[in-house]
Amino acid sequence: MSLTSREAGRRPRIPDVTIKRLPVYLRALDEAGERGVEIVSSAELARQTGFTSEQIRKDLAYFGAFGTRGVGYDVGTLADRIRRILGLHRVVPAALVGAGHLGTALARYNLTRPHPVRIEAIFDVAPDKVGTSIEGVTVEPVERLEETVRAKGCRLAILAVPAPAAQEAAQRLVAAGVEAILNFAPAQLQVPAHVQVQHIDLGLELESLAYYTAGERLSV
Amino acid sequence: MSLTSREAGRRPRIPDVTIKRLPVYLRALDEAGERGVEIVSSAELARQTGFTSEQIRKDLAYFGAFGTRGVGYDVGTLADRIRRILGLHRVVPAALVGAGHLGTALARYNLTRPHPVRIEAIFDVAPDKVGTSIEGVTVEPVERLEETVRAKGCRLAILAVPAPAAQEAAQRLVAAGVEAILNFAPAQLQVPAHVQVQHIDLGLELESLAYYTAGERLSV
DNA sequence: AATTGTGAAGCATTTCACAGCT
DNA sequence: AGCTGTGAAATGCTTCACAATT
Repeated sequence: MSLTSREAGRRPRIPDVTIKRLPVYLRALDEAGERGVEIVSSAELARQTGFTSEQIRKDLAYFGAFGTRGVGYDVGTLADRIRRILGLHRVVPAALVGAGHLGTALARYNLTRPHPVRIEAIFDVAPDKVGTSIEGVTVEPVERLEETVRAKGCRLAILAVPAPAAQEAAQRLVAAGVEAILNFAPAQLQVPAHVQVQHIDLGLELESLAYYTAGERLSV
Repeated sequence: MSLTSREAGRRPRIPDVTIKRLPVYLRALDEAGERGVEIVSSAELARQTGFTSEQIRKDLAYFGAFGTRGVGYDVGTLADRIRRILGLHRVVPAALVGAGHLGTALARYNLTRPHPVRIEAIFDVAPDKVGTSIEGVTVEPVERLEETVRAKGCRLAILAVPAPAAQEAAQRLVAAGVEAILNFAPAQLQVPAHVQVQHIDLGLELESLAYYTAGERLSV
């Protein structure tokens, strides 16, 4: 599971692990900015994020030289750069498929902390869900998926449907132009190579964590 | 983010990535078993899980030689072995802190597919939540956390509280004997080295996925 | 004096390739 | 004849260490 790095290389081929750390740096920078800090060193960012300062400098170096030697990084400038790299300088419309407990929680979570990724379309099969509104977004029947996803320009989607429904939903999302999927369904998705899938499977997470609680473990 | 591999080495030091793949193998084996399959090859498991057959054989080899050359793996035996390695051959009691939307979704999810990891204690600060019941488990006030976690022997916990409450909750869980935490709060937890933390941050996931939707991305 | 940016070294994980069993 | 188990090679990522720069 986890990010499947595609062969189809982006520019200089940036590791997926680097991409996953950028939002952490961004959050740290925003927090520093809110505290009125204007310049940070990689050492300071390291303290805030838990990564090493070398790693932070290496990650940033993939995209250019943003700092000033002997000084550090300008908080606002670096935050802007990272935001642009991630495409978060503008609103990112996202679609949510599945308005069950988890889907609803995700939609609400999204609202809680202001976020450039906005859930602007929600779909469900259940007739009693369709037409209701979650945080201001009306739940539509899945029949309208392609049309609405295309119309709203969603290229990112969250999949929170039961496992048996996951593959079909993924296919339809991809057909409608989605390029990245956050999948909560306990199912392996078959998608074209250009589509990035991040799989979060609560069952798998709990099962692997159980290993670390098993204590004195003698030879199997 | 992600699993922090501890220096404090377990036996021959097994990579965290391997531990994270074991539940995937287990699920594939269980599915094969339900289909009546009795013997599988690593190539067959590879097809089902999306990993390579070499990787599967290497992962399993960390724990012993479970297969038969020229034949493959006995589905039932291998599943049992993996279950034991992960500690899933018995019920694993888990505690859930935070009975908000997400926490409730997690508790319900847990019930949906029968699972050795069982949420047996739920805590919340909100007085209107305390005393209610989620899937048969009564929500208790956080004041009772240490006592109940200890009494039920929970060594695994799920944290679904707001960020500002996360660190204190983690500390109390650890003090009560918890050794592994699945953390959904957007906060970095400070825990002793022997405690394994898996951090799932929906905001960070969406932000990193946004990168892959940004399309033609010229030099930053 | 401090801190970035970066080649080179060091590790960790994956893939290769094949000897060893059944 | 087929498939596992595993050293060795390859790859990918992190850490080191220091020259470059302010």
